Amino acid sequence: MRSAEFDKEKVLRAAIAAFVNKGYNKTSMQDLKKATGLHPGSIYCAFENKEGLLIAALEQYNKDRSGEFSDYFSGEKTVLAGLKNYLMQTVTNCTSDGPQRVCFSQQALSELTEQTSAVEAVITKNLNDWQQGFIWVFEQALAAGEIDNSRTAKQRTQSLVMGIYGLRTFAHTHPTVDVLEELATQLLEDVSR
Amino acid sequence: MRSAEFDKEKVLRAAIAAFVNKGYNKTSMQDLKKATGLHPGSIYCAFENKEGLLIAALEQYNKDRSGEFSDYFSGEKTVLAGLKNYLMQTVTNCTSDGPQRVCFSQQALSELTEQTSAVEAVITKNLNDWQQGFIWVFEQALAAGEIDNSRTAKQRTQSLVMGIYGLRTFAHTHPTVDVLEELATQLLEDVSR
DNA sequence: ACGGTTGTTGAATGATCATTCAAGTACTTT
DNA sequence: AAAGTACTTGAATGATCATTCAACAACCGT
Repeated sequence: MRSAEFDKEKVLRAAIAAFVNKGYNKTSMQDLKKATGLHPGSIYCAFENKEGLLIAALEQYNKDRSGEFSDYFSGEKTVLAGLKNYLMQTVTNCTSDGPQRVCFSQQALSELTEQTSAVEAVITKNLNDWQQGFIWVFEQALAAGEIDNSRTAKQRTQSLVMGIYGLRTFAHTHPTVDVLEELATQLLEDVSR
Repeated sequence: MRSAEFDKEKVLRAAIAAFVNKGYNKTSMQDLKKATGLHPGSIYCAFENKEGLLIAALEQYNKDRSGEFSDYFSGEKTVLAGLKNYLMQTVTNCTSDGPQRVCFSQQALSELTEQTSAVEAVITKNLNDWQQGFIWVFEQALAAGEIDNSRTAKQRTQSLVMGIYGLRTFAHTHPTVDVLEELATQLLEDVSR
């Protein structure tokens, strides 16, 4: 046996950045080589092929985002304040220059409509995990009396998720931060009414 | 001079269908040849190159959608009823199998983030024209007393457009028609409240 | 320190891509 | 009907793509 060849997490995060910048289809192995520092042979040895790298990258992305999720809500007096945190951070991300301006899972969902079932499965898992987090959030808010039960936690979650998809797509048209913040605020109001 | 070589509108609609099916980047000239019935040389003669075809297709798409727009509102008692028409047709389109399941302009917006300024300009024009239609709709609704002036027509339009982006993205996760209809109904309520 | 094993390297491969163009075809004009 | 003009054809081109693999280098147990 030989020791650890490279930091897999770092490589995957670099791959995510590359994929997000150009989209999966436009990202060549040469782009990935430059981004990850790995030579083609190593990539194929570690991930089988380009699609395998995509799947591993999507899984890493899900792990990273899931780890952050509860941070937005801890230390807040109310659940809705945490949700506001989350949305404002989303606006900040959307208007930034870095790779975080795009949600990798959503980009993959939009771009890879007609892809292998393996890819579709990971995307679906990512988005389901994300939704599940919001369902939990709304259940907490309901228990705390911050919202009423005129709509179920799942219904509110679906509206919120749809709204965030829309917010991120809207951001592609280069609106001002003010407009995005207003839209995010309105969204928060609508899903918590 | 020789007579009309081919029906440009038909060719462009075929190209739109091809682009929408696989996305711009994954659509090869061979795909476009099959879809349009035109040989490579003819395509290059008529549209300069693949990007030129994309731009012409986006312009045709805008023309077609703009022509339909007022149909949703004519023959309706209220403006909001027309808007409901529009949203329900959107849900139907999203869940269909044909090329109309995807909005070509939105797909281009998502996929072609880092494209030529010429492409970006057409996409921006398409989406602005579309927004302008909704601004007019909300102004009519305001004049008719169907909505109040707690939010401007432009603010409502931005929320609506964001919502439709989200609805179409959400549709990629293959939800049931019922879920989409519920989301559309909620959206209508939120933007007209 | 040495042999064996495993990871790394990067040039080579064949497929596919957008694009071109010379030859062919059909229509219009005279 | 003949000649000219404009459009169509599809094989050829060079670039770029994902993928492979044989040579190489580094680490392990001994």
